[in-house]
Amino acid sequence: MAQEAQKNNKSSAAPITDPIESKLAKRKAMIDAGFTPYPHAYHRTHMAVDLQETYKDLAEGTETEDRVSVAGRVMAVRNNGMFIDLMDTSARIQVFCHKDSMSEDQLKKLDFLDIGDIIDASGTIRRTPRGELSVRCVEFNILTKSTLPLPDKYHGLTDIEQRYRQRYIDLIMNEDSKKALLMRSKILMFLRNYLNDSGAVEVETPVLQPIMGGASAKPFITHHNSLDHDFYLKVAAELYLKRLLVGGLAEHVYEIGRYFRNEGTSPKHNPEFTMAEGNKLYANYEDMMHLIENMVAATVKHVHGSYEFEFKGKMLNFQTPWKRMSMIDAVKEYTGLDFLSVETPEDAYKMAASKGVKLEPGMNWGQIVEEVFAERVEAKLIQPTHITDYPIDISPLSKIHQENNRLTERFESFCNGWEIANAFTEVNDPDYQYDQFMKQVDQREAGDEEAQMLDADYINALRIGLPPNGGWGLGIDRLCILLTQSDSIKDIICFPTLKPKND
RNA sequence: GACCGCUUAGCUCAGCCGGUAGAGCAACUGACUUUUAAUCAGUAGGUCGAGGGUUCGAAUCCCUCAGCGGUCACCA
Repeated sequence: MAQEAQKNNKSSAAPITDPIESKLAKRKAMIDAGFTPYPHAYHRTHMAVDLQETYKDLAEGTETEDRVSVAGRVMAVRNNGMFIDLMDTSARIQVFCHKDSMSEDQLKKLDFLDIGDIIDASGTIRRTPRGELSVRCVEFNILTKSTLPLPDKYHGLTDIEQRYRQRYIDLIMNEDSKKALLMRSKILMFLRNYLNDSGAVEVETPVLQPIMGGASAKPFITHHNSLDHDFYLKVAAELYLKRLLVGGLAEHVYEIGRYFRNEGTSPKHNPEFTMAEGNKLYANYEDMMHLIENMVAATVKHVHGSYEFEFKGKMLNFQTPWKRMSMIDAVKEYTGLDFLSVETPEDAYKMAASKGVKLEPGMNWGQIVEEVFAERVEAKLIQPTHITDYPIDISPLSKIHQENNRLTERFESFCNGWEIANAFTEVNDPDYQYDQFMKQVDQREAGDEEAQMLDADYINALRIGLPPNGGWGLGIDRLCILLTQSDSIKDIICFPTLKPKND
């Protein structure tokens, strides 16, 4: 009957050879034979990985009476449907459809089957003489009819654009994509557990912020209609986290969230990205160095079973304590220039120019030091390293350094030449903070789109009294790139930002 | 944003000095109750990213546009 339906369907024209037409015809034939291509009922008693584990010692050619049901996607069909490779979320298992084990009706249903369909299959466990663990199928059902073809079963999907645009196909075809994204989940869970176990409290701060604050960055701007006001998508959570410390919500608050910066993309930049940020009472940047390195090292150990692993041919060792170097010393070491020996921007400019570092006009001393650091040092910091004591000019939220009033108690952690963390002893003097904001406002008015804005309510919160505290931020995406051996941030974001195609 | 590169069948890829489109997988028909990238025989499938130009003739050369990738700039 089903075959008649199929014949009728194509009797009017030439044989259907288009893959999509063929699948649609099979779906129709199914319906005509009284089946639904998307039934409600299904059974599944076992995951493939559990069966592979349970029966790993089952000898070749052994039949059992053990009855199981599996379910998943058909990835390959061999020998007229006698051998079906089924893939569930855990693993693959072969389904053996032998005519001696199946009824006529069941065998006929094989005609409706395509690669890509979701099926369940019930039967007994055996290991074939060739060594493949299989379910000797008694009954199977198509649970979801697939009506678009899958990529080449051997080569998978290699077109990088299509892998990102159609991640669902990428995940079906490419085990590595799946592994990387699952690893990301594992990393996030570990970090949350680590922080929660240490007594930190996870909070959520607004994504829609009336004032851009907490970081120097170009924001996305959106509009709320009924409030008739523009909002900035969060570039940082910091100022809100510290408000919570003013309120005494907890000793240590943190957020793992999505941040938005309207800047260029690259293998390590996506317009929306994930950071962990936290603020801890009565901690300073020294404590933050311990927190960052212990947390990251524990994550590395959790994932790789060791503090050391190879990334793109380089061994990275996260064993604590990490190397520390002040920014001034780091610049001195790699360029021979001592920027503490010059006071004015003009002299700093001349010093940087003497080594051929390209600078924008109008930069202040701190910006020049940072530029020299970024251009000459950063890429060389392969092993995890804390670069400490950032210039005051580029650190408006960091408390002034106790030994040098041109510097602050701030550090950033680098690995593989990338910044992965940023932390400091937080400013809690409202007047000092106000002055720092106003310097940012001046820079903003001079055309620096990334300079920060005055957040008057935040100053108000500081006047109520912010206890001494340390703040930290950790770039989750970069950590994931490193831990998954990925080439690009897009590989560890399920749906990376792409320009829509207009065709 | 700038420069360089890529774009050919549903997927993976060939296609030389410009001469009119090829293979494997997937699909279809058939053979084999055998396999594991199953095999064998056959069939069908393409506005060569889009638009324009040069030419007797363009997938191929030139221009514009689009998407993606890489590098740089900005940044985490």
